[in-house]
Amino acid sequence: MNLEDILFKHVKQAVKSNFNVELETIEFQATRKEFAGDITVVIFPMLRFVKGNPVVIGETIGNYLVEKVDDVKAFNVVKGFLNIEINDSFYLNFFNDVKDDNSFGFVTPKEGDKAVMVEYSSPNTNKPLHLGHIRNNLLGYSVAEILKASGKKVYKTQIINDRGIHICKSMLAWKRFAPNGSDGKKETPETTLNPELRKGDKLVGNYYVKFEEELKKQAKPIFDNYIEGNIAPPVVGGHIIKQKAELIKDIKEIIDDLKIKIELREETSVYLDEIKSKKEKLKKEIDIINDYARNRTEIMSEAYIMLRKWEAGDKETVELWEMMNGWVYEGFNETYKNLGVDFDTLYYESNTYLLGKEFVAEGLKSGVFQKEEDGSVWCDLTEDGLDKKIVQRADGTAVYMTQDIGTAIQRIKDFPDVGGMVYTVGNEQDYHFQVLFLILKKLGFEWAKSLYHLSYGMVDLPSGKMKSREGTVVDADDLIEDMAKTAEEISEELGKLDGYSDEEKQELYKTIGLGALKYYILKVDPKKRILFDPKESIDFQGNTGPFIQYTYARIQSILRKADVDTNIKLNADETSLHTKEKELIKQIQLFPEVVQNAASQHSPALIANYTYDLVKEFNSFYQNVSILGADNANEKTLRVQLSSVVANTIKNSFSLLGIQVPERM
RNA sequence: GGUCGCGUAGCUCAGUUGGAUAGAGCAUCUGCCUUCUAAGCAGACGGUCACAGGUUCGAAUCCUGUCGCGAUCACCA
Repeated sequence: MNLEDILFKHVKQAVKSNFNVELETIEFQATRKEFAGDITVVIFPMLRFVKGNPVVIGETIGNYLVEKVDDVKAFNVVKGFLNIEINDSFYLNFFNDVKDDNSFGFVTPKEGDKAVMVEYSSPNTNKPLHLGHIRNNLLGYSVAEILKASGKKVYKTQIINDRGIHICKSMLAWKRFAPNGSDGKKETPETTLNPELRKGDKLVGNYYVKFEEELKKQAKPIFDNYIEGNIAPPVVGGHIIKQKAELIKDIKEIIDDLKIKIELREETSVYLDEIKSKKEKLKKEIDIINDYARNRTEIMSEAYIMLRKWEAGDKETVELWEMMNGWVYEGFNETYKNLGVDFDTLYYESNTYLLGKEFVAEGLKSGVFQKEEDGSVWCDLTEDGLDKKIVQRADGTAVYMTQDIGTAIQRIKDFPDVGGMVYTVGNEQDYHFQVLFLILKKLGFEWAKSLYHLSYGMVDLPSGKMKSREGTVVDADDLIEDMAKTAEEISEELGKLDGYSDEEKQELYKTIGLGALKYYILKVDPKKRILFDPKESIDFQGNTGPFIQYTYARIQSILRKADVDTNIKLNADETSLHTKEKELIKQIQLFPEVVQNAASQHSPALIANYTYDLVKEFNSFYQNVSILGADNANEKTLRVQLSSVVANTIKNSFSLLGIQVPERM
């Protein structure tokens, strides 16, 4: 029974017998460091039921507790706060109970409980993984591990976006531009003469870039022709787009106006906003023209022809598609392995994109969906405060939403014990998932109420969004490697690894580098966006992964040297605790609750922050009291045991973040 | 423009269901390696919790409005 539960009963009784009031809730909080005490009862909320001076009420309850509760040693009242001091024996008893439990804080799933399916990664197969995918993978993996630790059965999965126009672009570019490899045939990851393309996803991504380059080249004259007025303007989105002459006139007007304002020394800030909005409109117009031009190119039409061939099952196209996707999977698997993430089951879009149509038909019958005159099917969500959403095209083909409806249902069919799902997808798709979940509810699926969109903020660079077209993406493999390299530099400088083989060292550098990267990303609340500056490398000091790993390694060093029997259970009534020792036990005590909170909030950040607090507490202990040089055998035993439990808790909580801990560093 | 999210120290972030004087790290400055690993510890400096109202005994936290940043509003995914 935890402390709050014990005190709850007694505080309640104290209030009842002294004031004749039945309290429903009592507010507890950890006592602030500057006051004496371990746990605090906040008196203010009681004042609604118990009339009187909060200090007097606090003292009355305090006296009652000291008299009736063994674990309560003393109390003091400050304003409306009743600070309670707890006997050391309470903490020692707790410690003795859990010190040998290697999975303290973790809950094993009960037989028959519903499982959770966690989806993450879900990349397109036309280019390598980048920093954005890293955040996605780390979050998804970690949340899956946290859910497991909280007592849920978990399936990790992803839906691989292996079909569509994007992969056709890579395929077409490879067919057209691939040079011959070492065997005289078109290059493959095995035969390529370019060492950077030996990883399959890199090679396929390379042709995606090649496609975009060619597309740009072909689109330019079309764009120019149009904007110069040589070709009749298209009507896009119901309005005729302005041509160059008009655009120039617009820009001139803006500039002239601004000049006048400056000459008149008028306040220009309001005016700047106006310019900004005009500029945005202009940019939009140009984008539309650009899209128009891109879709008129020969190479783009060719890509669409290829897509139609694929959909028709054309043998040659499908074979090429299978081959190139195969290269990508090999590359991805390498990255996943390096990153330390895994999956229990995989879904491929090429298998699922047609699913869902039968449920559209069913939804039509039950009135959840409506058919328009042109044959397209919609879901009207205006009553729920949302828009109308298309679920099937006029030509009867599936859209993204159709597919997601089908995939969700398919997953429950494949894994009947699944009672809920977590989708790890960026916050740009918030609306999509809001709609998807609502539709599934309307279709009447019981599990639809247990769907969760693990929405996370984008990883931005100082220059803004990562854009593959502009070459500003931070490649996942490169980043992982760079982190290990930084770890190596720092380790070499510190030179503490005598006796380690080169292999062991490399392994360690990887552990530390990845630890830094993973912690850096996971300690931030998922829904916040992350600004990543590639020029400023990730820290290895302070609130970082390596700092925590370092603490773990230091403890291991102590445990190697300590010659104490850790199985001994110290007599709780005959042992007194140093403040630092007590604080450490309190911190350990929190762990199970933190795991549960992290699970219910789907937040690895809570685990990261907890671990940091624990480690800070330990380091303070480590630096202020001597562990191996303790005054007597009992003290030494306790301190070594404490260190061991802290190390184990670090290891366990870091495992929830997918971070490994080193024996030395 | 509608909807959603975010706004806390120079920078990066914590801040549990509203509770005491808003906390860490980085950066800057002071001390501490003859003792268990200094990737550390102890301390200093640094705040109009975007702004304005409201609810409350009590608001960074809840409500309303304003401003700023981002996302989204496709028969794309």
